[in-house]
Amino acid sequence: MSEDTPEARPDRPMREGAVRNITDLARLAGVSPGTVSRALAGKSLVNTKTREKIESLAREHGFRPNQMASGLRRQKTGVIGVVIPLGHDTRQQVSDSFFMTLLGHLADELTRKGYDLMLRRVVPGEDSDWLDRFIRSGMIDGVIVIGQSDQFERIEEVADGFRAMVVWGNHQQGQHHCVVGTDNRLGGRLAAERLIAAGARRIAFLGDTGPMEFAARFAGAQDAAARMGLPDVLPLPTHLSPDRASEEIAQHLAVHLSGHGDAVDGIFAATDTLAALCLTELRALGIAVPDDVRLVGFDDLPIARQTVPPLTTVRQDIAAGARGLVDLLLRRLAGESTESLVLPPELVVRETA
Amino acid sequence: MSEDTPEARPDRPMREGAVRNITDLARLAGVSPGTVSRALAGKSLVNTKTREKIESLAREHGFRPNQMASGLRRQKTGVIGVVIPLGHDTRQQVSDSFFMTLLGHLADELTRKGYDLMLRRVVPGEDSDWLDRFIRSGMIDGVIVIGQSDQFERIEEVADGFRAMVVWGNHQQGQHHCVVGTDNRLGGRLAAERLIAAGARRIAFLGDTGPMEFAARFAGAQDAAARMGLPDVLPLPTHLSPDRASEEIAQHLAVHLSGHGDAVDGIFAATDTLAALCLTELRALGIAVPDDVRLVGFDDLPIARQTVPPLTTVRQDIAAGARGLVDLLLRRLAGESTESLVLPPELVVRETA
DNA sequence: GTGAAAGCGCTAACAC
DNA sequence: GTGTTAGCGCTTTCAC
Repeated sequence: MSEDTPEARPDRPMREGAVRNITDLARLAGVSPGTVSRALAGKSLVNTKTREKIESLAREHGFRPNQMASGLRRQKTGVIGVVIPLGHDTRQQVSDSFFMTLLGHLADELTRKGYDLMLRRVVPGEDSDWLDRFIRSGMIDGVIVIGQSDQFERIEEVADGFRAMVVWGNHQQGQHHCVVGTDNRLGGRLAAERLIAAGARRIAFLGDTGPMEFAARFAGAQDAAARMGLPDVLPLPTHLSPDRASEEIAQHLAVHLSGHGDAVDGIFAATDTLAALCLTELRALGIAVPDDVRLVGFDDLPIARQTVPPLTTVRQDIAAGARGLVDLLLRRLAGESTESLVLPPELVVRETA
Repeated sequence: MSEDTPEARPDRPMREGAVRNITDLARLAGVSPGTVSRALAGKSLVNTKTREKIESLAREHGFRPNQMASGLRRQKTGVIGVVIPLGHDTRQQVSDSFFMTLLGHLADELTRKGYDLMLRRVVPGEDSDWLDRFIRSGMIDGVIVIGQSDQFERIEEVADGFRAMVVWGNHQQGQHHCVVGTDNRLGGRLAAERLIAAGARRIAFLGDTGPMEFAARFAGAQDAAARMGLPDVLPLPTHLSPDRASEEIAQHLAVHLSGHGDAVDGIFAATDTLAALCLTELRALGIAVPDDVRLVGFDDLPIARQTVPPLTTVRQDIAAGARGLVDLLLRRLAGESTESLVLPPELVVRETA
């Protein structure tokens, strides 16, 4: 792993005298390892002259202190774990645009704060110990959980004994873990209200109602329907992976849009991805949107602007979510106790409702 | 932090199950730390009885060996770095669907092989040292670079002194770094040939030709055009972020599709994302696809199936790419020297050409 | 302002 | 099979 052939780099300023650690550098600089450590860490108690010498030597030899050793000694790693539990729908959750976009913003935000990001995807079913294992690995200072999936209970358990955790997801009355997320119930209400305002009377919810976030969206839609004296919102369960979802959607549409008395005339899709798929199926069936059926999505992903017609949806502010997650986690790391952060959803009216 | 009160240990044998390290556990099990280490590492030289006792004790106390300490000692971390250089287009590259999907597959694949994934996004312009810094951080055993961006030279430099690196990108005659990627030039040729077969005579390439991958796609299209005796492929540069790209596309279309003599009648978009955007703009202008203009994308992302009409495109096998990256990297870690892996693109004909 | 020394938690010789 | 010991590379008192 180290130098395969010692004399392979004759033209480089580091022959076999490679600087492998702080002690090597100390020898070169004629000081003690302690001083090098202090200089490179930017501590104040080092002579400017000495520091400059050490820094230039380090640069010249491309030397950087080993973060593992440093981490071990200081009992902190400078790494934040980000874990995506693939609870309810093993496959596609992963490349799910929403989570991936959130991940991108998290990476930016953590970098800005000087932390590295360790990514782990886990399948809770196969491994009930997923969260503990990560936390106790000794590799991370704290953890951000992206999505509660169906693991609410397990997360709650862990939260009691471990402060350095923040979760993206839905907020529930009296829960123990610190969560950042959109007010899904309100979002669901906004969506349904829009469908109703656009003329829908028989509303369906497209998507799995198992995960907390989705359940809350469903409940919000139900609130709105009830308040208007409309029939209950009809759940149309699907998986998240495009292939299966498309099939399932086609079947649902065949059953519930056949034009008889209580046909569905408004669909609230749990995510924009599902909504886009639904739009494709509706088009295949020759059903006009929004004339025959109104459709509202959730997330406001880029795709929402590109469907035909463009999708009316409920926006989640992903960037703000990422900032919130990181901010709260760092404050917890610093010993503060923090409240959960609930972000307001925003209805974006385009052309499907 | 370190308790210099010697009797701190004997006085509190183990309250609240605080097993902090292998030594604590050893005391509990009545064996030496070395034995615990061996037992937990699954080495063969431990009495079955002893091993079981240690394992059950570890489970009971939720103890896991500290990976940083272990890593430090063994001089390997079990972590692979994944770095996304944001060279040419700082912003949207990130949440670019293609890279994010690749990242998801990488995460799966590395997990299967027992490695953790450390993610870093870097802006090379701000920090010329980005790759060295990561490699020498001591936190990773090897690195996968996602996309050469405009950093080909820098990657080449580093590759000479560091074996444990594999790069996603374009393969170039005689390059030093090990690369996995689609044959972009061939892909470009396939795209252009399809446009021509569909009746196009004046072909444009939509996208920045700076990054290597894109340059190769452009070159491939050019090959095809030249071979058929058609005029040179017209480059229509854009950024990658949807907002700017949409604007730029609109301008390009205004100039080159005005219907006069040499109007463009075939567009090869550097990515599906760009193609989808382009389709939206074409629709807005009332230009029929594929009748007035033929369009081919690249990647075969999920969105390609959902555009209206569905997008003809060139598929990259992302999962195979991820497997290849991981496989090659692990083989290099094991000391093998490896060839680059060039994957075949596949034309997927749908309805835009 | 700098050096010496004691570990952080773990593993791998080397004994026995 | 198991205990003992010597570090991995770094930081941080504590002296001076």
